Amino acid sequence: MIASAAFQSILLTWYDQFGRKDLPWQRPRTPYRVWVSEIMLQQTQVSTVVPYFQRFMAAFPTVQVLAEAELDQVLSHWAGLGYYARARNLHRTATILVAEYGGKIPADLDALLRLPGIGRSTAGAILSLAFEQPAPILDGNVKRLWIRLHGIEDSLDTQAAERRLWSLSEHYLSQQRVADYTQALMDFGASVCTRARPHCSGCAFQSHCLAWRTGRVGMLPALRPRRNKPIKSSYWLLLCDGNNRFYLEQRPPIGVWAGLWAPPQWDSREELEKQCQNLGIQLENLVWLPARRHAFSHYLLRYTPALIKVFKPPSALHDRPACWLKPEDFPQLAVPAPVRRLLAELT
DNA sequence: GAAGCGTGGTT
DNA sequence: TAACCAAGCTT
Repeated sequence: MIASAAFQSILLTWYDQFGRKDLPWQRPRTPYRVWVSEIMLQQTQVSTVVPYFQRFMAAFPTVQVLAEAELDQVLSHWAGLGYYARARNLHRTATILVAEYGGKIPADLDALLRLPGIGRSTAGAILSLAFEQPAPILDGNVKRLWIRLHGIEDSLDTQAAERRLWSLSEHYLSQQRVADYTQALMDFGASVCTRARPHCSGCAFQSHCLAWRTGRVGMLPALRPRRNKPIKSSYWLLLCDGNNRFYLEQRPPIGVWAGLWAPPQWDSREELEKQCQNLGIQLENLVWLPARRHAFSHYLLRYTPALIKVFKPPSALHDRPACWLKPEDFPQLAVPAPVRRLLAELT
């Protein structure tokens, strides 16, 4: 297998020529910007993150501003990005940083790992990118690279594979040009050792790559075991008033879209219609729209909207905060992507 | 330790 | 189109 020093040297040479050096969080590359970008980039592609990062930095330019902001405001800037626990953890961590670390991000592995939302890989990225401290990362890009380079057949899900991959990240870790090395690893995985159609011809590691030498590049990484997603149904009541405003409730603090704003929802048509009758809404004015689908990471949602125009706002449908909002005002509020799309289409 | 947690791009 | 998965972490 390729020696660690040779690997680093080849990778850094590749990075100097082809690596990304002007992503928004790289200019300027401050610890705060690195931290926020790393959280946003968890399970999320670079092109998706860029505009969110720009808006987030404009709204919350420092740890202090973020710590003093309302959670609702932070969530509204996260709306559409998904995995909203990340935004809640970001806000919580900002308050911890101000209270316990003088508003600075600590350059210490154990301290970082104690902060909400920062795991081993994110801590490694922050240490290396922001502080030039040698620390391993293991994201999707790096896993794929190690798996191909070493011809690892194990399913990614197993703990044994996870341990082996981390040990490879430690084995190849560079002590020089630490930030460039970490960035290079991710860039290489994202642009050369890609999941589909990797660019093996011209790859500097081709002669060292076990997957290439054994003709298994297309088979690695191995497919994850298939898991059938359950299908859930829900029925959404779209109350629209004379001013084209929609009735939105804040969702409970636990579960999908926790703390975000969405129309009242029930598990069955009957429950929705019963609630409408209780509120004195004329069912004959209710228009059922075609069902739509939305894929969550762990289940498939089939949702059916029911639209009705009302002139007098009903009393609260659930025991939750609620408001009336025009779709053009959605940016002020944390509205999940499918809700935003649906209501925008109706106006 | 396994399940929960979003969304958009890609094939 | 349906499935896969991306700069993972928390409970």
